[in-house]
Amino acid sequence: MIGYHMSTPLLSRKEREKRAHQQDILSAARELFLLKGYHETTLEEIARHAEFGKGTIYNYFSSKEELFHAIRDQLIGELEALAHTAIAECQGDCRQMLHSYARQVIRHARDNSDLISLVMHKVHQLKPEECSLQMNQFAAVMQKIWKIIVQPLQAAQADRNIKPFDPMALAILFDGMIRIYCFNRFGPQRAFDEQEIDEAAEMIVSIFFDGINHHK
Amino acid sequence: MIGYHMSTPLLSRKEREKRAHQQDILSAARELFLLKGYHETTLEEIARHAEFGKGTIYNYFSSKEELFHAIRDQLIGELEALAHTAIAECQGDCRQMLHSYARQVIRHARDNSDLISLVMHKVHQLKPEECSLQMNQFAAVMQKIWKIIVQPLQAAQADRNIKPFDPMALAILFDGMIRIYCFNRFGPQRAFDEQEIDEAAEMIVSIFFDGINHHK
Amino acid sequence: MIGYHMSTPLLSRKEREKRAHQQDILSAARELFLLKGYHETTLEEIARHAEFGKGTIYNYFSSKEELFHAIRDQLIGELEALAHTAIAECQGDCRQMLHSYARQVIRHARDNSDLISLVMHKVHQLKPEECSLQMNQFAAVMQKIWKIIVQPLQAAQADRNIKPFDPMALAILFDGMIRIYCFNRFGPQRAFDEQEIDEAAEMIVSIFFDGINHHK
Amino acid sequence: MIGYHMSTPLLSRKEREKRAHQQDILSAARELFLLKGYHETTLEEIARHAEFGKGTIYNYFSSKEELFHAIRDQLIGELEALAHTAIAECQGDCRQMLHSYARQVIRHARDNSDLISLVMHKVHQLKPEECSLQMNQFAAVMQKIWKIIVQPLQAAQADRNIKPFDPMALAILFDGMIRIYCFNRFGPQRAFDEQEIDEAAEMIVSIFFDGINHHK
DNA sequence: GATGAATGAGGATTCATTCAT
DNA sequence: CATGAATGAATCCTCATTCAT
Repeated sequence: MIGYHMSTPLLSRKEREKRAHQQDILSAARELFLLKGYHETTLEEIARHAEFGKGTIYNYFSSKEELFHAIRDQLIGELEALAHTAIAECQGDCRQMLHSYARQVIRHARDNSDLISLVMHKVHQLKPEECSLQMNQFAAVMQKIWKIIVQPLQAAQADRNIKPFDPMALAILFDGMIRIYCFNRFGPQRAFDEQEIDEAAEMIVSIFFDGINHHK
Repeated sequence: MIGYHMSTPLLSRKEREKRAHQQDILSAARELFLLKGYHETTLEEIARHAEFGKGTIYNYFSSKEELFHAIRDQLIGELEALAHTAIAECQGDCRQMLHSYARQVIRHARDNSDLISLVMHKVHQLKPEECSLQMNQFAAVMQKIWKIIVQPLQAAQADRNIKPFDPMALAILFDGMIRIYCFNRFGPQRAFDEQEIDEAAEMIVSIFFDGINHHK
Repeated sequence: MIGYHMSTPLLSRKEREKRAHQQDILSAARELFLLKGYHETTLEEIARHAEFGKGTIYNYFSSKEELFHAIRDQLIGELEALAHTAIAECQGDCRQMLHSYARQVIRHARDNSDLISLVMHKVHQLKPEECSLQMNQFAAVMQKIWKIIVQPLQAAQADRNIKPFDPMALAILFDGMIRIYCFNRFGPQRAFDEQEIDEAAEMIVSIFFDGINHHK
Repeated sequence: MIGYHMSTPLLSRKEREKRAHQQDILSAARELFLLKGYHETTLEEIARHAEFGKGTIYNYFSSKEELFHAIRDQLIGELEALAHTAIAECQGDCRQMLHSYARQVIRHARDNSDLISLVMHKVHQLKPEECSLQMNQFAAVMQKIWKIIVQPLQAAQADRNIKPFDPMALAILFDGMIRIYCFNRFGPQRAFDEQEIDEAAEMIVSIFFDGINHHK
């Protein structure tokens, strides 16, 4: 009965299957949303791609919009976790932490068309009355992430190691450099290897900390 | 009578009115597209907002998509012109040119929700088979702009005033800092004044050139 | 002032111009209706083809439908006149008259895509409530023509020269042979010369009077 | 258990229902198209008449045009089958075969407004660039039918029983007599019984073979 | 739970007709 | 009279959602 114990489910088989199916649907939808955008992706396509019937989707998500939200939240969760890992697990100083963060973000962007694409598509979930909130919603999403990378920056400022710019602004700028760079430099289709990732991260960190000027 | 001739309309009244109406439609659509996105904006709304009948739109643009393209091209034209002006009319060195550029971009972003919104919407013009091209298309649009700001950077590198990073990468990073900052820091609804613009531009330029490290 | 008398108008110049313009519009519309059908032809196209503005059409015809009716009536008038001429001006017997008629109809069909096309398009002028009348309307149109060619047939029957079938049925059958033959045999694009016309007419008449059987 | 197997449905219940619904839609559309014409019939009406929702139509036919084509093809198939049956199953000579054919065509015309109506509507499926092909398309459709009735005529000519006119021309003329006669004589609304059908067929055949002349 | 046929609200587009110039 | 820009009713078609099996 070892096998039994090894697979002892915290959840019943039924429950595990349900989770697995839900994840299949999420993955299929995520792929299509990131590839084609929210409106261009039909539930028909998602269902086919997830190898389920159209109606089955509705056993797991009450609407296309909720499915979108679930994907968005999943993606945000990944980004948060990624930021947390990069910062928390790095033993070095602020610069090393941000270097670690940059690498992780670039790698994630390569595999997921990244947040910028999400942003692009997100905007289309909005009902008219929500329009004025769209950017605030997005900002709220990003705040969580920036709050993580703002910590080493604040610590470094406390130690007078870096200049006293608004640390949140610095977080945004550093994050923005990475994301826009990924989006434009690499492109979504082009695969790029670990070395390229490291070089890009190194360049961004170098500029962010030292600038492009020569200093004696 | 030179003055008379100079003010002689090159276009007939009819022609001028036609242009004016076309611009009215463009402006109405631009406003709504930037506010609500492509799909959330109906032609009905555009027509109402432009104070025309639905059918009239089609006397000026053969489809909703073409209308979108016209807006995109107009916006791109503005961005190019803006970059050109900022760089060409600035008498100073590379740093001053980029400062000038940053200010212009931020100001334009304030008034237009800027390029990031454009990007968001642009993605929706794509037919499925074009999906794989979307980023390349976007990159092509941005190339034009980056090629303008890459010039002072190359000149400065030639003079050995700045470090020998790939100048196109530098252009992307600098531009990205500005755009992401605008998009997230100010938000689309919040108005911000000239002083704030200048401070933001100054900060970005300062970081880009000198980094956030203290240098003796 | 001979010139004056020679051109003495029954109608004023204004009136003559009006008629001329009306005829230009009729001809343009007729060409397009016969070529493309009623619904496929837009007023825009008619106007362009007639080299008038769209609004001008409405100075001559109160609606697209009325324009269609005018064309139909004109065409019917031609067909009636043609039948009348062929029968009345022919000095011969019934067979010669019908031969003459066949030749005229074929020639007219060659130049006008003929009545069958008219029929095709006519059907589309109908409002729903008129639907049940459509064929009767068509029949009414044709009655006039058949009444002309029925005369020599009746005369021949009175003289016991031909068999006593219902003369109206004979008229329909003879007319139908000609029209369907033109429509299918020659096709609308193919030009065919006088000799072909005569051969076809001869064959039809021969069959109609003598049948395809050999008779001793 | 042969009987059992023989009645085993080749298609599942689902599949059979789907076919039935498709046929329901075809029938509803056919009725309306023949009654009112292609353009005058809206999809809304077809759906209502077929007792389905508007969208359901599109689960069976990808467009209104495709639905029209399906009806046209169905009708053509019937006409071909009808010709084939009339000729092949008739044991008699050429004259008897054509008599049989005439009866079948008249009966079918009574129930379907027949081919002439089809022709009327067919013309409207055409895109402008196809216009010049319209008659050729129609001719192509009819060729198939004429090729069937041309056979007994050729056989009779080989036996020197009938005159050596171009047999295809004869087929067209005979067919044309029937169709135009039906269209004009009976009208689409008027029901006519078997006796009338037989009399009409007899008259047409009589004229076609013997002509209207008296022969000693 | 899984399915996919049925649904109909919603939106882009066309085009006959009007009317100010 | 001639014009063609403006109009909006009418129509095809899409697709998220429901529900009977």
